[in-house]
This record gives sequence, C-alpha cells and structure tokens, in this order.
Amino acid sequence: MRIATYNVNSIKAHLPAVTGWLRERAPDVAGLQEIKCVDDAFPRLEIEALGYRCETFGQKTYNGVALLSKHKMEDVTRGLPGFADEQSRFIAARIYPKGGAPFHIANLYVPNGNPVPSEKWDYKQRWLEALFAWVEGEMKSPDMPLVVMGDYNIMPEDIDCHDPKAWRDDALFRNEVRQFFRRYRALGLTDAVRSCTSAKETYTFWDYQAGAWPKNNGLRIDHLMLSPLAADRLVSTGIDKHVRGHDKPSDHVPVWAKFAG
DNA sequence: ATGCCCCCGGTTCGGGGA
Repeated sequence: MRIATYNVNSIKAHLPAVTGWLRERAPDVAGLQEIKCVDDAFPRLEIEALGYRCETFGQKTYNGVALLSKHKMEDVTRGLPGFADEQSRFIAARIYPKGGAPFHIANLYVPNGNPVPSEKWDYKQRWLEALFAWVEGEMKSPDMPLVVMGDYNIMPEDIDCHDPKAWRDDALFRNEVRQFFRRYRALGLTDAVRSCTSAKETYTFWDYQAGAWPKNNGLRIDHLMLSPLAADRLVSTGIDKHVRGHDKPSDHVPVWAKFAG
C-alpha cells in the first residue's frame, strides 16, 4: 500500500506532470492539493483512465483538494469538521483495499499565513487549532490506521530549510507553527519521512523564483503524519524529487509512504 | 527569502502563493 501527497499547483496547468507521475509511481492513494478548479472542471476522465476513483472538494481559482484511490473509497468528508471554512482545504475518506487493511486518510492544504501579522496569519492559526482538535478526537478511538497528509505549510525543524535564520519570522517557520507541530506530534503522530531519514536537504518544495531549484534552496513542508497503527505498518518513504525537473512542473513534488499489508 | 516566477481570471494588471 503506497500513499502519496502532491501539491499540484493547478491540476489543469500541470495535468501531464500529474498523470505522468501517477503512471510511473502508481500509488494506491494520492492526495492532491491546490487543484484550483471546481469539481465539474476536474479532469476526472484522464485520471479514471489510469485506474483511479476521484473524490474532489474543489474551489474556483484557489485551493481545492482531491483524493484519488485505486481502491474502494467511502465516508468522504469535505471540509475540516468543526470549522466553518469558505476555502476548500480538507477532504478525508476511508479506503478499503480488497483483501488488505483499510486506511483512514485525511488530505489537507493548510493556509500559508503570510504576511505576519494579518488576517491570513490569524486564519492559519485558527485552522491549525481546528485540525488539532479533529485529530485529537480521531486518536481517541483508533479503529484503523490514520494518515493525515498534505501541504502543511510548516517547516518543523531548522534542517527543513536551507537558511533557518532567514525564515525566522515567516508564517511557515515562526515559533507559533513549530510549536503547533510539536504539540501535534505529541498526540502520537509520526512524521513518516523524518522517521526514516535525518538527512539535511530533504526538501519537498522549491520556489519558482530566484533559482531556488538549481541552487537546491528548498523547503520541507509536505508531510505524511501517521497514527500509531499506521506507523506500525510503515515500510519506507520517498520524495519524487525528479518530478521538479520535468517540463512545466509544480513547485512541490510528490511525497509518499509505503505500508505493509 | 524576494525586485526575480508561476497560476488564475478576464485583461494588458492584481491577488495569491511560499
């Protein structure tokens, strides 16, 4: 069972990159963020042709998330429970592979939060508190492995960016969000990629600007967070960095975790 | 670590991203 997260930065603008990667990596489940289209405009046929069911929670122009699955997908939740949100940033479902263990998967796109201070920064913090409350509730009655993945817009540690001093006051790195991430992990969540490597320059995003990609000036902001039942099954993780070098790439690359069973 | 790029809508620029 391979589960992946990928911020596509517009599914319509980057469809060849997405379908090419789906063919190559063939994840069982993929959570997409920033699809930037309404549900009716999602390129469903192209993705279904690759063997995926599609559940979308779209929005015009901005945001928008989707779950793709090769297996049966049920109990789809659109929108972060307990949080009145005008933006489409959360979709969750339960996945039932034939003859395999089911997974509960939440796919999210956390607000960026810049500039600080601003209404956007307040919104990011309120959004994260609502996420914390939802995950805390889910962790109390673990009926199946839970994966909470997506674009968190948080670098958890100094090694998750090239120049931590330069990022100190940014909404992706300020004390408040790193503190959130520590509290969040303390609920019992495992950061899948970081649990498999302590290597520096383990990045998932490279800005289009300022030669960030050729200089390898990246960030690690896309994460798969695992409940204890999911972490027990974790076999390996990967970051499909080569996708960033293709024509017309997203500024993020896919990140995945492989599970036994 | 932003002046630089990229996407969107619906123009020829502004909002948003990270």
